[in-house]
Amino acid sequence: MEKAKRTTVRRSSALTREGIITAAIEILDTAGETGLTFQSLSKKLKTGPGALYWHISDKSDLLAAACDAVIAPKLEIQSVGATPQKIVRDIAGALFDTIDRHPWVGAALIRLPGKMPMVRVLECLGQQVGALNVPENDQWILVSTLLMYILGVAGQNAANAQLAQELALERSHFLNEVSTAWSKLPMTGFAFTRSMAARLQSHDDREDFLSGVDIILRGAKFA
Amino acid sequence: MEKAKRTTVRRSSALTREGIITAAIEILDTAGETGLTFQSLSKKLKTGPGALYWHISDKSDLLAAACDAVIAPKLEIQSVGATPQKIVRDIAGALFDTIDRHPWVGAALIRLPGKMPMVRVLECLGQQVGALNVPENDQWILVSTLLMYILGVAGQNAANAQLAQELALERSHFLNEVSTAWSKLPMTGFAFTRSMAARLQSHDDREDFLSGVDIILRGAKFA
DNA sequence: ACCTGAACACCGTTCAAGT
DNA sequence: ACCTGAACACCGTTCAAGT
Repeated sequence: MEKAKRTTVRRSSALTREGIITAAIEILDTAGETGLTFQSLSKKLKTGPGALYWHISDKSDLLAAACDAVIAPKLEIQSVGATPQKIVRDIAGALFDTIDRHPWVGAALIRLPGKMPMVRVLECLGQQVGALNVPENDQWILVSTLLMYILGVAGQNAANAQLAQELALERSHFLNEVSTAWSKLPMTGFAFTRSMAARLQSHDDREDFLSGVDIILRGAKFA
Repeated sequence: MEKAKRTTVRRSSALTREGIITAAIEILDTAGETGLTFQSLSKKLKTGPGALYWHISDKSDLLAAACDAVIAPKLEIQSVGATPQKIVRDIAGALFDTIDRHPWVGAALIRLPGKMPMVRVLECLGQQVGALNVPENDQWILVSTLLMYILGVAGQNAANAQLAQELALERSHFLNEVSTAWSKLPMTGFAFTRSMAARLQSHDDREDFLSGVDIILRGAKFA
C-alpha cells in the first residue's frame, strides 16, 4: 500500500514473478482453470515454458500466488466502529464477491490448506472473533467453523463455474439444469431435494451465503 | 440391501461397471487420487484403456460412481428414537469417518455439485431438519449451511491428504509442518494465526468438526 | 455387443544450449 | 543470471480393428 509501483515503466524484456502472476490471473479470469497452462501462459508472455520456472517453482506455486494476489487486497478493508459481527459479515461478503468474480480462487483456496491465501482469511476472521465475547477456548472452533463454511461455498462456486464452462452454459442456465434434474428424482427417498428444486432457481446465492454466516455467529457460545 | 449379490461367481471374462468401480475404489484408497489413471485401472482389470469406456462415460463419471458407492451405504443407518439434532450429528460423524478413511471422497464430493453423491447427503440432512422445529422458509438455509460446512471440511481433508502424500509424510507430520510454519509467521498482522499454531497440533479433528455442527444447529432459528 | 491396444492431443516439467 | 525451446514422461480419450 505504501510502496509506489511504477507499473507503466515495465520493460518488455524483463520477465518478473509479478508480471507472470498478473498474466496468469488474466488467463484464469478469461479462460478458467483449464485455460491456464504453461503453454498458454508462456505464449502470452512471449517466452518459452522453461523461462517461467526461473521465477516460479511449479504450478501449485503459481496458483497460490495468483490466489493470494487477488484475495489479499480485499481483506484489508476494515470498517471501523462497526460491531465484530457486522465486520465478519462484511469480510464474508467481500470474499463471496471476489470468489464469485474469480471462481478459480475458490478451488485454489481449498487446495492450499495452511498456506498463505488461506492463512490470510483465517487471520482476518480470527481478529474479529477475538473482539467478540467468545471464551478463548471456543474461538478456534468458531473461526474454523466459519472458515470451513466459507471454503465449502467457495468450492461449490468453483465447481459450478467449472461444470458450466464445460457445458458451455451460463451459470444461471446451469443451475436450471440442476433444478430440473432434481425435480425428476424419484418421489420416494428424495422428497426433500425435490421440494427444494424450485427454491434453487429463485434463491439469491449471496443472501443465502450470508444467512449461513449469521447462523454460525448466532450459534457461537458467548461469555 | 435386499438384493443378494453373488460376488464370488464373477466370471473373469465379464467386465462390469460395478467391477470397474470396485477396482477404482481400491486404487483410490491405496494410491490416492493421482494413483487412479485409466492405465493403472485397466492394468488392474487386465484389459485395455478403451474397454473401460464401454461401461463408463469418462473419468468424472467414474469418480462420481466411486464416491457414491462409498457414501450411499453410510447414510442408510437411521438411529430411530433419537432427537433430530442427535441424528444430524450422527450423519455428520458418519460422513467425517468415511471421508477420513477415503480422503478422495471429499474432493469428489465437492467437484460434483447437484449430482448424486451430494444429493444423497442433502436429502439425508433435509429429512432430519424437516423434523426439527424450523420454519419451512429457513429449512433450506439451515440445510445448505450444514452441507457447505461439511463440504468445506471434506475438501480440506482431501487437500491435506493430497499434500501429505506428495511430501511422503504422515498426516500428523504434515500438520506439524503447518503448525511450525504458522509459528514462524511475522508477529505483526498474524497474531491470531500464531496463537493457533499450538492448538493445531493438539486438537481432535473429529471433535472440532462436530462442534461446528453443534454451532450451526444451535444458531438455527427455531419456531 | 464388447474388447484390444496403438495413436492422438495435450499436459507439467526438465535440461542442454544459448546470451 | 536469465532465457530458449526441444524433449520427456504421462495423462484422458478415440477409434479402426478384432471377436
